[in-house]
Amino acid sequence: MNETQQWREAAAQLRLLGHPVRLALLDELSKAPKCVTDIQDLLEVRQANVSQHLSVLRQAKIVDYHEEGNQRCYYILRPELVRDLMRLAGRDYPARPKTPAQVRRAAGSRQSRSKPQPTTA
Amino acid sequence: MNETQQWREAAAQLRLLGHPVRLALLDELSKAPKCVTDIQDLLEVRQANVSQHLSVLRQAKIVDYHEEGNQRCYYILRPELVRDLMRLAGRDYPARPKTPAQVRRAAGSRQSRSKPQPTTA
DNA sequence: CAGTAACATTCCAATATTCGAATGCTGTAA
DNA sequence: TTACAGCATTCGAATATTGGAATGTTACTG
Repeated sequence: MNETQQWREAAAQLRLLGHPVRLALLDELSKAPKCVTDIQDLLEVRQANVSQHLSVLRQAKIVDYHEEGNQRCYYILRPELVRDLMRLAGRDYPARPKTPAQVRRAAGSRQSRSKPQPTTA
Repeated sequence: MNETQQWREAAAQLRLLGHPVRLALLDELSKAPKCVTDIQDLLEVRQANVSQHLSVLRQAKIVDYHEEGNQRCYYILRPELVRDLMRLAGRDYPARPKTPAQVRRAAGSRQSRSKPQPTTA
């Protein structure tokens, strides 16, 4: 599998996770497993929509559930992933501006046009 | 600022980052600052498109650049963010299936319908 | 000055995502 | 069986994202 494909998949994962309701959902499930109507009440989202989001997360193997009589008890299937995700989302990463000189030094002797690579090469 | 807004912003960030070209771009810039045509050659993406993606990343304060005569030398403005992002993207998080009993225990005494919250409440 | 390399931006059509509405299914209670 | 709670799924319209094509700007070179 080439790099491009790796990036594709990683990007798809990130897009999956990049939805406010999905994040809130994962946050709630991180605290404890819950069924759909629990979530429906906690976040203010319609039942069908909660189901839709859970379905997406389940297909992505991020959550799973067990049937508990009438209801389905959803839980986080990959806790470490969600933990790291939440850290990333929660943390405030500072900007580290570089001076032109610093950028120049870090660039090494790259920079320059050589062969006009015909896209397919 | 309420939780909802926090999730909104975090989600927007994740969606920003959830694009294969943008990830590849950040990966390349992680190694060393580069100008647009360098990137255009490394990844096989048209110049205008590279510029478009860089523009998005710049507005999100994830990269910045310095003008170097003719060209613009882009660099990562928030290295820690990109580092953590790459780890998240690269790492393989294992599934941790739970048994029904485990889920039940973890659920505490949640589960149950009480007030049919009229969406707007 | 003209020519060109490096880069940005605007416009737009194709594609993808999102969510409400409607409907279906399965347990459970009466 | 009927009724209802809990949940999923399908459809469709609104919205957002994407990337090519065209074009503009700003060095630099001669």
